[in-house]
Amino acid sequence: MWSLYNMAEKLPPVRVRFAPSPTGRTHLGSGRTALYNYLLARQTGGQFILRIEDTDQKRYVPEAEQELIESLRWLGLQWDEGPDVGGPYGPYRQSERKEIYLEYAKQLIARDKAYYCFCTPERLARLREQQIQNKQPTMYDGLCRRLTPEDALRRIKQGEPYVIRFKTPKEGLITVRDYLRGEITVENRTIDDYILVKSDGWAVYHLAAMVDDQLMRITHVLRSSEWLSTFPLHAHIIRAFGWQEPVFVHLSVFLKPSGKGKMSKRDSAQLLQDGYSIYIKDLEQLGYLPEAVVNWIALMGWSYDDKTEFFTMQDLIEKFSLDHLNPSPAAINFTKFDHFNGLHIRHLSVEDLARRIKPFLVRAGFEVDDQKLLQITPVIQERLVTLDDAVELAGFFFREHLEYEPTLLIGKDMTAAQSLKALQESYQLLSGLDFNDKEHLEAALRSLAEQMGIKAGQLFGILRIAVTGKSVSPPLIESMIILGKEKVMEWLQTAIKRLATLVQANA
RNA sequence: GCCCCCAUCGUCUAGCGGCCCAGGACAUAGCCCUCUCAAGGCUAAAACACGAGUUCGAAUCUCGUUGGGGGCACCA
Repeated sequence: MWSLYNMAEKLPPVRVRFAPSPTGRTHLGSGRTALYNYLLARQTGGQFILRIEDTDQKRYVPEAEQELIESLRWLGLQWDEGPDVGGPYGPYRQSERKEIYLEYAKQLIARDKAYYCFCTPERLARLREQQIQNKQPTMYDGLCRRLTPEDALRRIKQGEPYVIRFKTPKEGLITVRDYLRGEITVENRTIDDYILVKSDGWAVYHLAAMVDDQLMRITHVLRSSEWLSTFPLHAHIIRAFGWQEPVFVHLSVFLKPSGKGKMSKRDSAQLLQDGYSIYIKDLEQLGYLPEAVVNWIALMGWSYDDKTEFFTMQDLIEKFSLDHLNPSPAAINFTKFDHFNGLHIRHLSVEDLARRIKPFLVRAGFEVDDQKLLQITPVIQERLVTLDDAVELAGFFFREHLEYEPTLLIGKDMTAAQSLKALQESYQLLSGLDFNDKEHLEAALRSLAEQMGIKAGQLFGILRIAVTGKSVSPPLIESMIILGKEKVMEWLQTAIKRLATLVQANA
């Protein structure tokens, strides 16, 4: 792999594409493939193309394309050419290119590189069954390969259904080059006579993608490594046309967190229970930042050096390189995702973060005042892992009443009566203080604790429950200032009543 | 079953023949800071799958074994 090294230090402008099929939801693996393509295009000043591979009408899911576009845009990827933005090499939806593929398939037949096949699905099923029984590889047996062109044409005229198959050489070897793995050589006899055009007249991936990549002047193909096994076939098809092959880069697959296999539907459901999802569209709702998603997936299969891990999209555009791609499969690590999300949340400006938190607060039913939110945001910023944590962490700022277990008002290593006294003394003290001076407020409360012979932590703990309703909260003094004197005094009063009731009941 | 790919701490990874009794990050544990929780700082534990070669020297090159992953459709 020596010779491959340092090759891409400065690449000329590339034309790359992301070519998904709208058959399901857009997940992290697709997101990463799209991202790497995008990065390479931006870095080299080339073009990033979105192409919809919808040649299979049976599996077509109408909502899938919309979700795909929304997911990619949310991540911050823009394409230069695509079904929605047009471009000089369109159309960019394969369902609008049916005739093109047919034309190229016929060209292959004319060159004796493909042939018509009239075998019925039933015969093929029987054949496969037999081969499995005999422990042979399941491949087409080449029956129609031996048909003369005249015979084939006659049968077509008679209205017999047919497919077009690739005439794979049956002897010799083929060597293909994957950018990450180097040369891969396989025996031609292990490559099937794959169907290029189905009986309904639609091309399958193997033909359509190769034709489009050629016609759209694609220079680099970054695709999932599940294509590795049909890669030699693809090279055969390209060479049969006499075209030049683009650079192929097969990206490693994502494994489930355990590292045991790909994500299944069941795994995805379980994941959602834990507040995670492999579907990009879900991540926004779950409180994740697109910046964090991009940073995280970029680093699954690619690395910059032995220490740098924080990357913005701009950083990635500058630093991404094909040479540091890792060919081995990677287990998805959501814990690290949380880490990146926190990192990017802390990296945001207060205004930006406030703007992103707001929808979560509103959805929780709070009436959110922007000025107040701007005050709250800094005290919760470094405590957020996901944006929706704001509801739990800052909810008390927006509530009219606090609900909590009155016994929580009893300070650590203190009696209920002592705690009640602390609350009452605090009320007295605070009622005479100005809530604008943080230092003074804190100093006053600390000296109160000292006078009462308790630790500041004990007093703060009691007050924390009284004014936030929780034992875990943003810093107490700041919280009180944001709440405002009026509300703090009211809630202290409430707390005193609640604790007094408790003390009386125990007496 | 057949074909292909991959193999460094639990996980993501650095490593491109001597810089490595293997570096970083997440997670874990401890300590510091501290009004709680975080954030931050410090420390600890934690890996070259195994076996043969090649070489003065191998995590790095070769072969084999084992393990893992992907594919074997008129899906993409």
